[in-house]
Amino acid sequence: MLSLSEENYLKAIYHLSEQGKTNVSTNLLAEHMGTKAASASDMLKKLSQKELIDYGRYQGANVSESGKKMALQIIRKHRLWEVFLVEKLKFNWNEVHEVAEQLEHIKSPLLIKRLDEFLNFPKKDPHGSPIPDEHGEIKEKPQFPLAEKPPGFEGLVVAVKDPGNHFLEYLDKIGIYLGAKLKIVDRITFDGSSEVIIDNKKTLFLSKEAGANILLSE
Amino acid sequence: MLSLSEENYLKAIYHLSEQGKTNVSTNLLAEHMGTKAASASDMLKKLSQKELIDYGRYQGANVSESGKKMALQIIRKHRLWEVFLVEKLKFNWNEVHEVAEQLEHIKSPLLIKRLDEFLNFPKKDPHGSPIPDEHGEIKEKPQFPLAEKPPGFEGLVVAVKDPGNHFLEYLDKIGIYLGAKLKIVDRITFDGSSEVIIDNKKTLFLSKEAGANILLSE
DNA sequence: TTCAATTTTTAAATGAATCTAAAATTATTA
DNA sequence: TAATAATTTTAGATTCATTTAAAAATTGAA
Repeated sequence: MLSLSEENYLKAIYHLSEQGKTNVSTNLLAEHMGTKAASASDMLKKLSQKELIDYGRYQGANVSESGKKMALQIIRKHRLWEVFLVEKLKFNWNEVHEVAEQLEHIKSPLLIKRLDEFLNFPKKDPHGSPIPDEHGEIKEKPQFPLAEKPPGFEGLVVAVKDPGNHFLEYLDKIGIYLGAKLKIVDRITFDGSSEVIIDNKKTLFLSKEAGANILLSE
Repeated sequence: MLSLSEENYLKAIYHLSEQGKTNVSTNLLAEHMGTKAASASDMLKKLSQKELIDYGRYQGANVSESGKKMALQIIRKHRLWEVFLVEKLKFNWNEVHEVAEQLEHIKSPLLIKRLDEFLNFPKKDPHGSPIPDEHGEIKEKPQFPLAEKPPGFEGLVVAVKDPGNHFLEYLDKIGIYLGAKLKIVDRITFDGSSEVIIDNKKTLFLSKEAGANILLSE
């Protein structure tokens, strides 16, 4: 059984790996966790001993098969709770993260099984991220950052890459939501920003950064 | 902000006080918590420093006003989660305790406010115990242990005093549930057991111990 | 390709929460 | 009421997650 800290570090390593990073570094991990390199280094040793990560001194870490499975179970719980908070308790999609960070550590397989049933087996969390099944499997359609698609491309807003940093409040404010139909009208060479139309109605200009953080699928 | 341990010890002191015990002793507390007297003694000092209990060396502890308020908030959360588990997630009333022990420590006032709304402001948990309101107020009708009422008394089963030790499974097995109508037919002098009739139908014999653990109201 | 900068690890401390063992206090009973 | 028993506290260790500071390893740049 993993401790709270072990679960959080393991999840962080998994998320950082998913973001392309291979061999997650001690410093990056520490930064992500809001701790110091020494703490991260200790934890890497511990997780390595439990064979949840592949790690060698000075070489960075990658989740092992069993570590990945464990991380995905925590993520599954996190995302199911987020669905619960939004759909049943009327939380806004930008209010759920911290509470779900706590709820994801509750230990009870029956609870998660029943919660999943109660929510009618959702496949996506409120930010559009896929919910792994009880075996850690994720199935989803290919998704592309808006910024990588050319003018003329039309698709649905299916997720945001990183929901942090008040990005969701910003989307709320400008009227972008999950499931919105979005057409790319133009790409501004000057700054990489995009002109888009939402639901065939409203024209918006999105910065390069915003475009990189909004995921579309056809 | 209290730590997990502090919350659990405080709750235990409150519960023991409620059970008549005044000046909760170090040993009793340790036993209740599954720890050793030395640990309980340390914690008493800490809670006393935070003025959540009144405590003097060798004199036992009682919750202070602010400690009581805090304990009741934890109990409120525990019981609301129990209602959720039974009413929404179809848990049996004997399966909820351990999960609620974890859920009660989630820190989010908004979560509890919304959960309370979602459950339609329940007044009792699945074992019939009253749910304190957001100010820590408890309102309920007087309740009596079955064993203290004489033959002839009729009332409703409204709660169990201590849901531990497989008592709930036992009640399920013999057909006693919350809200059942119960009439005391006879008291057996020999062993203090009671002959009762449930819902004007089924006759049962309950041990002295069972009778002390079942609470009735008129 | 060597040496300086950066990153990572190790070592030594700290604060919780726990334990065992011993000392102090209170309670009991002969 | 004085000795013994029981309870409670203190003292000293242990484990976990963290820190700071110093040492070791890696990287990269002149």
